[in-house]
Amino acid sequence: MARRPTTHDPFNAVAEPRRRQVLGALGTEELSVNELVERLGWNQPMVSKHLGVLKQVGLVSERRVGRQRLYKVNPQQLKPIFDWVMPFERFWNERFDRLDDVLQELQKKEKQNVRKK
Amino acid sequence: MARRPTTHDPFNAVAEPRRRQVLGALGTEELSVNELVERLGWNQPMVSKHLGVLKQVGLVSERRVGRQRLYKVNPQQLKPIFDWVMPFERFWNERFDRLDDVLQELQKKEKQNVRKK
DNA sequence: TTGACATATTCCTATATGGGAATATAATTT
DNA sequence: AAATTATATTCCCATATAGGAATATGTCAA
Repeated sequence: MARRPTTHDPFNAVAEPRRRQVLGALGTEELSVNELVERLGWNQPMVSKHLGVLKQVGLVSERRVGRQRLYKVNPQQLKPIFDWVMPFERFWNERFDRLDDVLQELQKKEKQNVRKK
Repeated sequence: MARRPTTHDPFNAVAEPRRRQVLGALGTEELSVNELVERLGWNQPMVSKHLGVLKQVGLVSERRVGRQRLYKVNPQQLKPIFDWVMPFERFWNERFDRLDDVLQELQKKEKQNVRKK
């Protein structure tokens, strides 16, 4: 086998930096290809190709209006990525570092002891 | 150009499902290669190769003990992924859907009106 | 119908992959 | 030193890129 296609899942689609830029440029707006071309400063085929990949994975939706095609982000397709990476957050977030956990545990036990007395 | 190397950044390293499995299998533990081989049920070279990629991107650290090599996850390297995907969370999380925002805005304005009276 | 505009597609190539199989390296024990 | 254990590396190949350049498709206007 080789590397999985970029269209295989959101993880692979989003591994390409330019594709993340496209999603970022779109944001919550609905933009035409040319508007994206302007904002990103790339040539038109390049934008269209990356949009094509994103569309295949379902990360964007397309709506045809006249000769334009309006694209928008489908954020729920990013949920698998969020769900996978989320559990790791506690390990760099200082609010949840180990010391904190230990201290909270100690405080709990302390309160229990107080009650017993 | 071709696709960026899997060792280019965490996004590309983690695009491979098996690599996510390795990180998941490690979790918060520090495991030897053979322990990973057992837990994952893959052949040893396969585990070593994926660990090699993960090490190059800094997603895991290696510690040599005798003839063993103990690997552990470096969670902070996943932060860029979390930071990129996090802003999108509000769009699939119903607590922050548009209706909610509109209602909150209306409530704010209502309170202001009340004060004016 | 003929342009003009908006977007997609095709052709090309250098480059990197993941997995299998075999083998190499390193550290420990006998 | 030789055998054993733990892990890494090399060689192989089918496959899929991303980008550049050129071109095709589709839609509207005069």
